[in-house]
Amino acid sequence: MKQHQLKIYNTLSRKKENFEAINPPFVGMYVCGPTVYGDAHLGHARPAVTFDTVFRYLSHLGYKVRYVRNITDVGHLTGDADEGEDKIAKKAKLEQLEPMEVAQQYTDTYHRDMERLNTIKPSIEPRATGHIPEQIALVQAILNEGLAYEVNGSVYFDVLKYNESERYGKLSGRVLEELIAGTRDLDGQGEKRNSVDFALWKKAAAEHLMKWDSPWGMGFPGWHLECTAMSSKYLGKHFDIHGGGMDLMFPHHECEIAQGNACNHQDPAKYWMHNNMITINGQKMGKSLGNFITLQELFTGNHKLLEQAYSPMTIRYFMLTAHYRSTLDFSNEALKAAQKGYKKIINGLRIAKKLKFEAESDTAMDQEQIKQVESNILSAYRAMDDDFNTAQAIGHLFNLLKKINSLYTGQLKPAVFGEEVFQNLIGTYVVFVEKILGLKDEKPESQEALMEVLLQLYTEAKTARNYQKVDEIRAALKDMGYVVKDMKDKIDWAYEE
RNA sequence: GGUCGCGUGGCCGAGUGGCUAGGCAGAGGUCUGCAAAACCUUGUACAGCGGUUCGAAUCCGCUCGCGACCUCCA
Repeated sequence: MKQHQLKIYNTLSRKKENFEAINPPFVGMYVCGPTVYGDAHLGHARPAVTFDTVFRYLSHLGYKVRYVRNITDVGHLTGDADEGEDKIAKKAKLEQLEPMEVAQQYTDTYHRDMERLNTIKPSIEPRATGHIPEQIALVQAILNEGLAYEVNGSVYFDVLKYNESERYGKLSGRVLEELIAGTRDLDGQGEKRNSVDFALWKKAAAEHLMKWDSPWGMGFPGWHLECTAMSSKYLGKHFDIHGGGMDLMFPHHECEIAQGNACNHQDPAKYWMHNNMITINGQKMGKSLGNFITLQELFTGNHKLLEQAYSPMTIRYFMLTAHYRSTLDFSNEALKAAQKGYKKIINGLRIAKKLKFEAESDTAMDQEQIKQVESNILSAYRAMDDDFNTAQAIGHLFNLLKKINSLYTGQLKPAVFGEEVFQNLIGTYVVFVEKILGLKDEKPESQEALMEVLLQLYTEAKTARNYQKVDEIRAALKDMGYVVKDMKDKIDWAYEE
């Protein structure tokens, strides 16, 4: 990590900052996870893939990262504060299930889908319902600071009072006066002293399914509390990175900052990272808009907007070809292009792993080739160092891939690079694809052996000049998505792009 | 309405004061029994109008268009 000056765009300062770990080589990273009341969709995949890549790259640089991502299994309220209904409880009623049954079911499908996207499991994946005592203690602490008040069994955060010493809105750029002016007309704020105050603890109605005992009676934790409780428990009062979707910036993360400052007198995180949204036909994908596509639908192609199925790795690659702070627009055309690009990368991976250096005394080193390779390797790392620019890094990887393919077809001899550069070329490509970008070959291991047998038959038919047979084998393999590659000195296969 | 962001070639998508992004699609070539793959070459670009500058797609201003947040959301 010495030769890398990693830069991270910090939402707090609105600019790229040099990354300096608070307590190197350790890094604490907290990412807002899903509320488990429905199948995971494209929008869940974006932060998962983004921060998986951050996790992977930091680890690659040598940092010891503790990656915490929560599971929200107490539903945030669906409606306005007072009449609000718990999302998970609502789903449970609809499906006639125990709330925890609903949470478990969707936690499982979330895990399944995230695994298919080849995301590494977080170091700790805490659940909100498993941290009720911690959340109650937090409410108590904020009450003790005089920054919250109890009304009728509910506890609210006193934003106006907090704003006397700290600036509420510094993350999202909100100005408190304007927020107050903007919400005045909503009315029905009931127990809250001010419309901008938010719930730390809510009194539960008799029919409410998920509720716990507390010093203020039976109730459930407020919308933003769990993240503060769990991040401070596992990462401390001040940790390195807090991540999540841009839509969580306000009010969720703003409230987390307020809660953290209220009881710990410091900002919870040093760097705030926000991934941008996925759009469909230029519009944000969202549950409330009803235009979301679940990952399962994507993987199976079973959705009216989809012309075909797209594999998990195609989705992952697709997301990595855009910078995480840019919106990424979904379309069949873009995904099909991504599928081809992904397969090209993976074909290159297979090839790279097979290439061996061969010294040749009559082949001179080619300084121009060496320069190109070294420059591309450096650029790929620079791109990652520059706020995790995977899109740009992939561009450089394709340039490296050209060299690898040329080595493979014999158009370039390994000796022109010299052994060191050759190994660096192969090594960098493999490390980037597998370790940093987290892309893998989706076909099973047994495939290699199988293909060897088939290519043996193909070779025999060809030696016998039985071209009818040759064409048959080739056509059959093509139907299964493979192409046979006849070359001067060997026969191999590749995925059809 | 308030706040913020975006507008790049046929499509996607990086870049952001002078140096080829890249992928997909298109064209030409090499290789090949044929084909595919691979490799090489190649075209169309920075919404519009002003300004700053030796030089701007990149900085500033205005106009137009689009989006996000302000309410649960990844």
